[in-house]
Amino acid sequence: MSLKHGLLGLLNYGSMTGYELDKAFKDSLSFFWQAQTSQIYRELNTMENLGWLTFEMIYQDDKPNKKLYSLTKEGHGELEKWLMESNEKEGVSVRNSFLMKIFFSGERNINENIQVLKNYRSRCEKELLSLSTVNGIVGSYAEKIENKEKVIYWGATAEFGCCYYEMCIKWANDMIKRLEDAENENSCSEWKS
Amino acid sequence: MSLKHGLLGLLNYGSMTGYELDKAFKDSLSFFWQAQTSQIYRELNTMENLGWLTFEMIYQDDKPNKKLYSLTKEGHGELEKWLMESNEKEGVSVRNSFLMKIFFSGERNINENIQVLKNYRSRCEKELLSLSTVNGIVGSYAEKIENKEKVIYWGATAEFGCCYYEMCIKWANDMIKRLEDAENENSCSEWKS
DNA sequence: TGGGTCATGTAACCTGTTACATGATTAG
DNA sequence: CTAATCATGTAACAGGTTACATGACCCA
Repeated sequence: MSLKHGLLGLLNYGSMTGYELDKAFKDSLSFFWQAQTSQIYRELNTMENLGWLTFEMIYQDDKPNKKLYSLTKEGHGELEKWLMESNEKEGVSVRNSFLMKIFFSGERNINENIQVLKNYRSRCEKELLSLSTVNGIVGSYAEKIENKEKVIYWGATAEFGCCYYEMCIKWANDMIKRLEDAENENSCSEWKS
Repeated sequence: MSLKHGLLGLLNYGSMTGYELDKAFKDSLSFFWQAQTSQIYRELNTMENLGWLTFEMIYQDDKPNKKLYSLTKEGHGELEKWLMESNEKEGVSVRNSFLMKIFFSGERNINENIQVLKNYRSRCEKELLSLSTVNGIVGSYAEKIENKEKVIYWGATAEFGCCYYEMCIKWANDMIKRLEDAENENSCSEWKS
């Protein structure tokens, strides 16, 4: 249930509308959790029904009306509870459909696989670049907040991201080299025979 | 739709029953994709309705009856199609609820966070160990298969796993050190004042 | 006699994805 | 004039999780 708890965490920084939450989520949490706008609105409804949130309707003339959500005591308790609990698999299991394709890549020829890996590498490089801009966003949020210690933890998650993509790029490079070598050996032996 | 395609990939190695597929899945693909037994049976049904699979009922006296599934031409085509296509986000997006907790860890005190990270580190070390046993399993499957090239790709995914957990452990170590330093500074200044 | 293997599932529920809808205002 | 921003959603579907059910055989 991480989307719900992500929203609780953001609302703990201050009351926000669904629209603002959606943006805050995408600015800060989307590196390690993705959510559609429609899903965020749905979850806010559910969470209000659970008693974790209340909202104040704000009527506007020039713009659409909006709902300003705030944490209830129950919502805050739920956030604390979630932060304290931990389960064996949390954060260690990987779900990666690209690796599944690699697993079955014996079906494709080596040159195709080299292309696939090069494409993967360049997409990782792009993500790595876009993560460096996250630091700027984190900074702009940090100004709005009293407790400056939070920035340590925000930075830690961004750093995880950088380490991750660097590792992916290194792995892809090693694989590309290995496949290129295998390809050369093949063509050599073909040429010899 | 990676579960379906994982099952297609396994059946491409040879016909199997649901029970055998479940075990093969857990032995080989579960590092990067997890699936419940019940989900596998459900997906096999769906895939049969899609015309990707056929099954032969095998009646047994001493043991429960079973269904031996095989790829159809359509199923094989679907596997090929999936292997060839690629989308921008595939393999680069991360979904990690542990990182979300870290993000909000400003709510907890430093000592609690150090414990959480140490626990995470030891769980990663356990995964890293269990991945080394995967190599053995891969070897035992490799014997049953004609095309020995496949082992390169199987090995590549296992290696990704090792690199990943090593990176996680290194990241956790760095974080633990940083928090311990912060904690010491805090108690020093408290002691001085 | 109790637990593991063999072999299949159903049902209910929760979570995530995709596509669509509305309609005003403002900036380039 | 067109695209983006503001602000909310609904509906349908796909995919994943949890709990439960059956029943025989085999090994310690």
